[in-house]
This record gives sequence, C-alpha cells and structure tokens, in this order.
Amino acid sequence: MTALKLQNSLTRKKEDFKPIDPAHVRLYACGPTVYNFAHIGNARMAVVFDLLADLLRSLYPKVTYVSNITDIDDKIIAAARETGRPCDEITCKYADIYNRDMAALGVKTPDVQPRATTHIPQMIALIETLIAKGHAYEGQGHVLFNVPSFPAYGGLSGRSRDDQIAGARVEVAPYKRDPADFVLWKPSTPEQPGWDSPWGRGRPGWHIECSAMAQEHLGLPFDIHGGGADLKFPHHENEIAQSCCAQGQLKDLSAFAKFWVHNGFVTVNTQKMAKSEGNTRLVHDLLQQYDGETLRLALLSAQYSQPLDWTENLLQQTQKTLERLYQSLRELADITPEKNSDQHDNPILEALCDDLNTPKAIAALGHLARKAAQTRAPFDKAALLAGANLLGVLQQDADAWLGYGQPANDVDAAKIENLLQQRQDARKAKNFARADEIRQELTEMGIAIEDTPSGAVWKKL
RNA sequence: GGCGCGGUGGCAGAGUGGCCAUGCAGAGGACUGCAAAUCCUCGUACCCGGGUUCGAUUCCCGGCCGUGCCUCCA
Repeated sequence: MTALKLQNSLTRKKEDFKPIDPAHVRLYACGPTVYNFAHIGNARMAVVFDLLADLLRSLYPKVTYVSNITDIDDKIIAAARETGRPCDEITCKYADIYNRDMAALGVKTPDVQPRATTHIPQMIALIETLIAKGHAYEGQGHVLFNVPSFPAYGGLSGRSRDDQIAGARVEVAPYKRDPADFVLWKPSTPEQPGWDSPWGRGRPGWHIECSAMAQEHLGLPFDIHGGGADLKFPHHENEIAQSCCAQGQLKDLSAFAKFWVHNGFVTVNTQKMAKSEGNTRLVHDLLQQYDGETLRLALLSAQYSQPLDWTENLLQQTQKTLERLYQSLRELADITPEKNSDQHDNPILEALCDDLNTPKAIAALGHLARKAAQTRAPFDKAALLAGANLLGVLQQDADAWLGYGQPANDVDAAKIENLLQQRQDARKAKNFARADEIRQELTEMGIAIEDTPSGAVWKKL
C-alpha cells in the first residue's frame, strides 16, 4: 500500500503519516465563522480537507473528520447589530448556505460538524481546568490564559512570547497579567449573546472552542489538525497552549495533535483577497457562472500549501480541461468499466499520498484519460473513474455536462431534430450548400452539430 | 524588525543531479463533403553570480525580485 506523506507544520518536515490508532484515524479542521457568504478561500480549506479525509478513508478502515462551525463571535455580533437580525438567525442562515455551497463543490459534510454554541459547558469545564492548574486567571469578568505559564509557547509558529508582544499591537488591557495573555472567556452586555458561567454571564474567546470541540469529538491526542495558513498564529498556537496545559503536558506540543497541516491562501489577480480590498470571490456567485466541479478542480490546480492565484484565466483553463476529460469519458460510454486484478498502484492515489500533490494527480488523470481512449480497455476506464472519484471530479453525466442533447434557451428539441433530419437528407443528396446552411442556422440558435459514424448529434454551445 | 514561502516554456503548475511532467493556448498532420470531437507530432523552460560535481534548473553560498504571517481573517 502506498504510504501517505504529509508536511507537518509542527516539525516543519515532510513526514510519513503514522496514525495513533490505525483502526481509527482522527482529523480536525478549523471551519468558518458564519456571518457572511463563504468565499473561495473558505472553499479551498473545505475542499483540501475533504480531499484529505477521503484519501484517509481509502487508506484506513475508519476515519472521523470533524470540522466546526463558529457561530459565536464578535463579527457575528457586529453583523447582527448592522442588520438588526438576531445572531442565531444570521448564523443558521449562513451555515446553511455554507453547506449548500460546499456541497456544490463536491465537499461532503464532515462526519461531525460541531457548533461552538452547543459546546459551552465543555468550554467552561476546560477553562476551569486551566484555572485549577494555574494556567488561567480571572480579571474583571474576563478569564485569560497566562502565556508565561506555558514555556513551550510559540513552537508551532516559531514565535516566542516576546515576539508576539514585540509588535506591540496586541491589546494591552488592564486585566492582563502579561501582554501576551489571551482571552478564554469574556463578559457579555445584556443585549449580547451570553451564557451563565462561574465568572458571570459571558461568552467564549475565539480559541477555546476548537480545543473543546476537538477533545469532545476526537479525544486527545488526535492525528491531524488542519486549517488555513493564517490560523497558525495565533489561533492554532493558542489551541495548543490550552489543550496541552489542560492535560498537564508542558513540553510536548504534539500532545494535542500529532500532525498540523496548513493550506495556503487564495489571492485574486495576485492581490490578497480581503473584504477591505473589495475583491472577495464568493462561492455563491461563482456558482452562477461555473460548475462546482470546475471550481473544485481550479482549487486543486495548485498543491494545497502553495498560494493559489484566482483569475478568470484559471477558471477558463480549468473548464476546458474538464471538458476534455468529460469528452474522453463520453467516447468510452459503451465500455463497461472493469477492475483489473493488479490495479493496486493507482497513480492518482500515489500522487495524493505525496503530501496531497494534486497537480501531479491531475496530470495522472490526463494520462489515464488518454490511455483509456487509446486502448478502450475496461480496466483502463475503471482506473480513470477511480482516479476521478478520488479527486471528486467527473461525477456527472458526460453528455449532460457537455451539453449534448440539451436544448439552448427557448429552442425546443423537436425543432432541432427536424432541422437535423433536413440536413441529413440534404447531405444524402449531396446538397452540401443546403447542409451548411442548416448548420449555420443551428449555430445561430446556439446549437452545434457533430457528425459521427452513427449519425449526427447536437449539443448546446 | 522577527518568522516563513516562492521565482520553471505565451499562461497555469509539478518535478528531477545526466532522459518525458501535465493542462490551456499556439503550429503541423491523420480523420471529415465541410466542421466538430478524437488521436499523433512539435516548441532549444528552469531569476542572477559564484562553488561542489564528469555533469546542476535540481545541492551549497551570496545577491536581486516578489509574497505571506506577526492585528480579525480560510
């Protein structure tokens, strides 16, 4: 069996993946805060870890993939104030949209998709443990994690406590013992969402939810923790601090998660995508114009840890690539796929096992498509389909995807068939001028004709 | 300032100490009444300067350029 290698942010090395328990692999990835439509950066994270979860499933008997939804956060509160809608209405709405958009990209719902607001007791318990062990303290209704109490702090990002405060942009609040300390719990005003706690009515800080939910649904330590590269610091660093300290593990940063995997950022025309730049690309909008598979393949066109530049050109190239793949599938429509007995070494599986090398995998898919087209062998078709499944593409009907037999807007199929018949007659009579005239007529209707040995077929342009 | 990443053909994007990435675009050919689709073939690609080596795009050193994080962010 091919061995999986992953770039581990914690050790900064590409390592062989060895599960803690080969009978049950456990994966966690930080999901979105739901206060707006998902953008293509959110989608990259979702697609990458969906792919990783799938890969693990093909390698191990049981995999649990947990990815959270953050539904309590100051940005959500701000959105509620702006729109005049309650927080839970906003979070339900956008969580729903998120899941629908991701489904369109072929992303399966994670095995567990926990929400922060349904894990408040677990967070409170975790905070109490941290206080009891001397890693956290209360001040003016806040509870803070005391960074100097964890000497190993900063090991993931390679940043020391001093580095963190050197920027001097961390909030220096009067209730902090150390400038680097971060909030575990904060008080809520009566109109803000809040929960009763030993420290009064309040709400959790950002980092504690992931520590609590990962522990609740996976147990500690677990195998792989993922998320966007920007989360490495401070979010993931703080998660490690909380979870390690709560377990009394002051030295071993891998006592929370063994492997840390970070996906790179998406830029738009080489510019950072940010609300402030006004260049966010929403999945919801892109789906109006492109098929979900096109977006998925475009997101996988660069290896996950590399930056990915999102451009119109990328989408068009990707769409063409997909068209060609579907075309080869169409040529093989009459072949019944059949697995070959010695088909263990799937080149796409092999590429993905090399730190999720999706460009290599896509290249391999191209090879398989060509090979299958040449040999028309049942096992070559099976290999192509197996590879495509692994990548989550070519999941649709080829004819439909390519537009064969699909009438264009306000053109009915009967009319097309009629013209096609007339053209056939003209061709039979060697009246090619008339045949070309009909072709032109159909082109203007948005219909293309292709002559095949078994007669003419048409498709939507 | 601290930590990190990257510079590969027209574009996207892998990879390797000596031979092929792949896709898109482009050129030629087969096929076709024409076309489309498909198949075949093709392009003297690896930022600059040193070093190691029989041989470096690939390893080492230096430089130039670009970029991410350090503040909410996928």
